[in-house]
Amino acid sequence: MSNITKEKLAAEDIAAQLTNAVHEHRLKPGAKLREDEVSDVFGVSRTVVRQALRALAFEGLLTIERNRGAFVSKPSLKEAHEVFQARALLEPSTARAAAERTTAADIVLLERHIKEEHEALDQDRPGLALKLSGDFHLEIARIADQQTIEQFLKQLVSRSSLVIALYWKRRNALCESNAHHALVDALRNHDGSAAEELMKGHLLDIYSQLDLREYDEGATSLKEALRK
Amino acid sequence: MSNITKEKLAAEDIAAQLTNAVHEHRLKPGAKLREDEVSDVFGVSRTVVRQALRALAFEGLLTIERNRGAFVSKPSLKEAHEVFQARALLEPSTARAAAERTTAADIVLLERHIKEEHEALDQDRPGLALKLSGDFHLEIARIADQQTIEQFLKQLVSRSSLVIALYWKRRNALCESNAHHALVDALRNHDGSAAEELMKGHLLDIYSQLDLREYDEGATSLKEALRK
DNA sequence: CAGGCAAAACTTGTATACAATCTGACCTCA
DNA sequence: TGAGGTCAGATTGTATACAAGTTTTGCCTG
Repeated sequence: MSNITKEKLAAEDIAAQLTNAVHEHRLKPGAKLREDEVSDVFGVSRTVVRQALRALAFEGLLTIERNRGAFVSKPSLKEAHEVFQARALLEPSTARAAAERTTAADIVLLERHIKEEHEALDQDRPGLALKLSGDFHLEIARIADQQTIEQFLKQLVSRSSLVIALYWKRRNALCESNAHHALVDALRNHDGSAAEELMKGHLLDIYSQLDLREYDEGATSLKEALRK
Repeated sequence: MSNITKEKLAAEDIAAQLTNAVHEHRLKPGAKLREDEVSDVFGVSRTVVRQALRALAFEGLLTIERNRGAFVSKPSLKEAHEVFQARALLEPSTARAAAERTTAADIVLLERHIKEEHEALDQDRPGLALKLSGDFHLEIARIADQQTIEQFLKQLVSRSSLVIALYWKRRNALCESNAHHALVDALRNHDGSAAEELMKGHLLDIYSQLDLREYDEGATSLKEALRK
């Protein structure tokens, strides 16, 4: 979170840097963010910091407790389920829509994105790889030209990052199957059905690598949501 | 937006009152909300007002232009489509999930809700009726016990209200079919499939009463999204 | 009279001072 | 010893003063 430049940072910039830190798991769930500590680091007044913190709280990344401060959120098991259920509703259709609109330029961008993910893994920076992986999903919503859904997905990806920090089964053996590669292939071929199915499978794959067993309410399961 | 009490209002309360005003179309798309005007009305400092305005901007109800101020949002045709596409993805599944969990108390509550809607129409208060109609949809997400989706839906219902203010075909002939009644019946019978189908139909019904014809991009249509 | 420039009036953005609340250490007393 | 209470320090919440930017007004010029 280096900040050498004297340029005056806006709330937006601060929010972005904090978001990166959380996505890369440099800031862990439960961590407290004191206002004047943050304002010292970024060289702005608390007014601006508070704007940033409140924006991130709205996205679900932080939780603000009145008179107590801002903390990196710790999603409950229920929230973890809800996040992936919501993603299961939004992302497959979005991938299908994206397939119809994908351009050559998009493919180049996505492939560069995947390359960066692999590089991050090679350099043993799993936090960065995870963040890039999340961005990949947002990129698909962008290609689908669905800004409303993209905005929701941004929040869901953020929360997913927290869920993974808390509930990932085996911290070492990091995922990154070739799921993203397969998705890019489907998009290149404008094969909406394939993209939709691959996205369903990919989400289910991530979901199944989470340790959410304790949670056993009769609630609708994700598998059920993705079955059809 | 009367405010006689001297009780000190929180940003949250102010946001709620402004939200009501917009939902009931007392504040129309494009209207400007000056900070010290609002702070005078509610008797708090601009600091608190700014919190409320920023929160509403995050929900999409207001649009804040830097150094210019906060305005009630005017969703474009594209945004209008996106809002209903997102609702089409989220609400039918949610209605299905709700059907499995609906209790007798929920039914009582929903029926009272519908009664209030009709009363509002009888009293010639279409704005209030519209607001209540939106709340009905949120109530279903609450019954489904899906807080994440409920939160998204809250934003979508808000934006729908703006879309209706801008694009409703015939201002007079107000809707309110018996769609909500039929939904309550399905919920009472724990008939998830019926609830899902009714919700699809209901959304399509609202959508078809909007005048969104100018918008004719090759984008995925809502009808297509609901077809299957 | 139209166009454009300039200054004044107004509105929002940021910093800071002060108030309210929470936290934790220390002390007292059963 | 430990339960409870009180006070000091630290942290967040709110109001306000000032800075920066935008809009309006009105004057001047062609």
